[in-house]
Amino acid sequence: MSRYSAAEIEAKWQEAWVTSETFKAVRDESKPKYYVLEMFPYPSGKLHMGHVRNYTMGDVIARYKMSTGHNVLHPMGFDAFGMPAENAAMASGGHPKDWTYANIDTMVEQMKPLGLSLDWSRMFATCDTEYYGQQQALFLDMLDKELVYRKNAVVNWDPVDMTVLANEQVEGGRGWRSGALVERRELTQWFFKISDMSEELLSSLDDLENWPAKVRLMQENWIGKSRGLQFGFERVDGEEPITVYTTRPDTLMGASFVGISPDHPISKELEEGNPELAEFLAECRKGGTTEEAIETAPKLGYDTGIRVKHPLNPDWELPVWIANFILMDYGTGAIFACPAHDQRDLDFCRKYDLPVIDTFFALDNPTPVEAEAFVPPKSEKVKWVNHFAGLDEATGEDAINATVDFAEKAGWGEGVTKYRLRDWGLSRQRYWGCPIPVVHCEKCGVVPEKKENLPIELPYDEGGKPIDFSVPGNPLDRHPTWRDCSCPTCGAPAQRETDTMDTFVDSSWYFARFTAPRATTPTDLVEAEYWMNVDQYIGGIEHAILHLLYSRFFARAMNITGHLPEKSKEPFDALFTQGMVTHAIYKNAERTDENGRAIYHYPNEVEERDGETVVKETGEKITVIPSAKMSKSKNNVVDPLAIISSYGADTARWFVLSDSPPERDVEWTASGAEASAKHLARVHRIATDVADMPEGTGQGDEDLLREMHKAIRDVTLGVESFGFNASIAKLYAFTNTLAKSKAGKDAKREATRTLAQLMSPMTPHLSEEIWGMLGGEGLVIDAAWPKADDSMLVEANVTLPIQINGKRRAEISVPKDMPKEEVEKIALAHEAVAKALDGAQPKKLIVVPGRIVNVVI
RNA sequence: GCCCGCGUGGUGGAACGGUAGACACAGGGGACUUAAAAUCCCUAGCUAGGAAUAGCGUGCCGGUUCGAAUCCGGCCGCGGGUACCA
Repeated sequence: MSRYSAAEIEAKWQEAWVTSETFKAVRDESKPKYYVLEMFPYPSGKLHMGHVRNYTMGDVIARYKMSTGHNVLHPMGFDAFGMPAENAAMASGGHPKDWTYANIDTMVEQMKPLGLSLDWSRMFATCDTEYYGQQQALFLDMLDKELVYRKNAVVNWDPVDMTVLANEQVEGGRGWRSGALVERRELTQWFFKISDMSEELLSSLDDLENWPAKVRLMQENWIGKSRGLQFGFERVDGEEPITVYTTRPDTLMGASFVGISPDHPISKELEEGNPELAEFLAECRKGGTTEEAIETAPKLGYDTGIRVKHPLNPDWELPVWIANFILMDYGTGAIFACPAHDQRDLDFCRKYDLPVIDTFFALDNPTPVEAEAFVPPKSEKVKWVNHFAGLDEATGEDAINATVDFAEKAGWGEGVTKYRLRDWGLSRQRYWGCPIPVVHCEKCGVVPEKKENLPIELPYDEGGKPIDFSVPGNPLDRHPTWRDCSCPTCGAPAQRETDTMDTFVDSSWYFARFTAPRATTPTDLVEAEYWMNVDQYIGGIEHAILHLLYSRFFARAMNITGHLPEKSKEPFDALFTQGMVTHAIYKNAERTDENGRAIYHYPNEVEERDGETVVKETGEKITVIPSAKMSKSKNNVVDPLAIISSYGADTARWFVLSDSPPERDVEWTASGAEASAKHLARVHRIATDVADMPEGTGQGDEDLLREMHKAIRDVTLGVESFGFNASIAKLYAFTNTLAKSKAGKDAKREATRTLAQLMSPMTPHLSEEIWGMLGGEGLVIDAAWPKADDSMLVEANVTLPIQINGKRRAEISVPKDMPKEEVEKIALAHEAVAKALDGAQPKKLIVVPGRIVNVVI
C-alpha cells in the first residue's frame, strides 16, 4: 500500500497519454466529432488561475465527450500580437518578437503539467508568419469581395508624443506617457463592412439557442436596430436642408432646436473663417474617443446662427446648434431636440436657455416638465397636448407609428431603419501586428499586394540595428527600407501600407485555422467540413460583444470568400461564459513610483498585521481594493504553479471546479486548496483499502450500488449542464457514503471504480491510477462512461413537508404514488395540523404530489 | 452616461415558484497518540431557552401568489462591456 504521490502519478499517466497519442485529433468519418475550444490566451508569460479554471472546464467537457464515443478536437494556441509586447520592449528593451516567443515557451511549460487533453501538434501563435500570412491572404480575398474599404475615422492623438494612443493609454483625458491633453483627430483607416450584415447578425441571434441569453441580449443592444423618421429641415437662408433622424418623431411639436454634430459637414464648413467656432470645435475635440468619455463630457453648445423652418409650421423657426453630444457616426449626425422628453436635451436647453415644450403628460398628472424630463416607457399610454396626427390618448409606440405614416403621406419624411453598429476599423498605427498587405503607388493609388508576394513579413531590425522601441510612434513608418517596394500593378517604385491589423482580426478566425493549422491556404475545406462548427466554445463574459460579434462576421466573410462552408456562418454552436477569477488589489498607500503612478503589490508580498494590511518587508500600509478582475498591470494575480508544485495538478483542477458555479466570478482564496488535496488523498486511501480487502459480499451491498447509480445520474447531469460544482458536491457525498459503507469487496470495487470514472474528467491522473489499481481494463480515458440503471433509482417513499399558512410545521413520509386524497387525509390528521385547526375546516388545502402540502387556515 | 450581470451563515456556495443554508472551508467539542502531525466521530444561520420549541432571516422598499432567494416594479452596492487592453 502506497501513499498518494501526485508528482509520481501525474508524470506517469501524462507519459502514457503521450505514448498512446490519446489526444491527437485525426479526422475519422466513422465517429461523431466534437470540437471543444477555450478562448486562447494572450501570452503574458504567466499562467494565472483564470486560465487554469477556463482550460479545466474545457478539459472536463473534452474528456467526458471522449468517454461517450466522440472524436474530440481540443486545440490550444496563443493570441500573440498586441500592445503588451511593445510596451515591454519600450520599458525594458528587447524585441516584441523575442519577448512573445519566450512567454509562449514559458506558458506551454506551465500548461503541460496540468494534464490537459490538448492536441499540442496543432498549436500555433497568431504572430507566426505562417498564420498571419494566411490572414493577409484572407484580407485580400475580402478586399476582392468588397468587404473592406477605406474612410476617415477619429483616433486619440497625443500632441506631445505625436502618436496615436489606445483608449487604455488615455488616463483621465491625458496621454499615459506624456501627460498631454489628448485630442480626437481624423485619420484615413481601413474598415470591414460589418454594418452591411447588421440585420443578418441580429436576426441570426435567435438561432443561437445554446448561447447565454444575456450575451444575445448584449449583442442585440449593441447592433441597436431602431425604426425612426428621417426628414429635412428647410433652411431659412435657402441652403440645402438639414437631414435629421429621430426615433421619437411623435415629439416633433416639442422641438426646441436642431442639433448637429461637431463633425457634421456644416460644422466643418462654418469652421473655416470663424476663429470663435474653430476654438469651440477644438474644445469639443478634446478628450478621448471612447463612448464613455463623449457621453459623460459636460454638454457644450454653439449657436450657428442658421435658422430652419419647422416642417409642420413654416412660420415657426428653430435655431441650429452644434452640440458635443451628437455623434456623427449614428443616424445622420443631426437631430431635433425635444427637451421635455429627453434628459440630455433638457440639460442642454436649461444651460443655454432654450424653450421647453411639453408634448404629452401622464394620464393622471399634467405637471409641466421642470428639472426632470418626462420619459415614460413607449408602451405606456399618455395624454397628448396637441398631436398633429389627431391623437388624444395613445402609447408612445402608437404615436411614433402614426407620425411616420402621417409624414410619409404628407410627403415630407420617410420611415427608415437604422443600426447603431458601426463598421469595424481595423487599422492600427503599431508595429506588433499583422501588416495590411496593400501598397500605395503614386500612379495606381491603393493597390492590393499580389498573393504570391505573401507573407508580408514584419522586419526584425532597422538598417542592421535593432528597432528602437523607446521612440514613440510606429517603427514601420520610420523604417529606412521596409516600406520600399514596387507597385504590383505597374511595377513603379511604391510604398507599403505601414498600418497593421487590429488584434481582434487575429482572434476572429483562429477557430477555423485549428481545423487545418498547417494548410497552405487559410483553411482546408475538407477538414473544415468535418471539424466545424465549434460544438462548445468557452470563454470570459468580457468577450460577449466584440470578439464574438467579430467572429460571427468573419465566419460569414469566410463563407463568402470560400474558406468556410455554409453551415459555419454561425461558428459556435454552444457558448459558455465562465466567470472571472478575481482577487483583491493591494495598492501601496504610502508611496508611488518615480512617475507618480500607483504601486501594486502581489498577494504574497502582503500580510495582515494588527488588523491592517501591510507590505511584509517594509511594513508600509496598503489600500485594499476588493475583488477585481485579475490583471497583470494591477499585480493581483495568483500563481497556480505554487499549488501544482505542492499538491499536484489534480488538486488544482479539482479546486478550481469545486465550490463555485462556473459562470460566476470567484474570489481567489488559498485556504481551499489544501482541503482539495486532502480529499484526493482520502479517495486514494479508500481505493487502496478496497484493493486490499478480502473478496466477497458484505452488509448493504445493494444500498451502496443504489447510491452509486444516483451518483452516476447526478454527476453526469452536472457535467452536461456545466454544473461542475454540483458534480463535485455529489462526488463528495458519494465518497462519504462509500467510506462509511460496510459493503463487501465486490460492491465496493465496483463503486470505487465508478467513482474514479466519474472523477476522471476533473482528476484524470488520480482516476487512471485508481482504475488501474482496481483492475480496470486499459485507460480510464478510453473506457465508456458509466450509465445509471433506472431500476436502481426508484424511491418507494417520499418525505412531504406540511406547511401551515406557508410555513413549514411538520413532515410526513408517504408512498411516492399515493393519491392526493389519501395525502390530504394523512396531512389533516397530523397532530400539528389538528392542533392549528382546532376543530375548524381549512380555508384551502394545496397538495402538490411528491412535493408539498400547504394548509391555509 | 448607456447596455448586461451579480448580491444567500464567519467563508465559498446549494435550492424545477414548494422543507432556505446541500456539499465544502474556517470554528467549537471529542476519540486515537507520551505528545504532535495525520486520521476518525460529533456540533454548528442569528436571537431567546437547559431542552422541546418559538421568533427573525437570502442587499433595501413595495407588489403578485396558498407559498418568493427564485417572478414583477423601484432603490442601493459591486462587477463586466462601452468599438485602439485582450
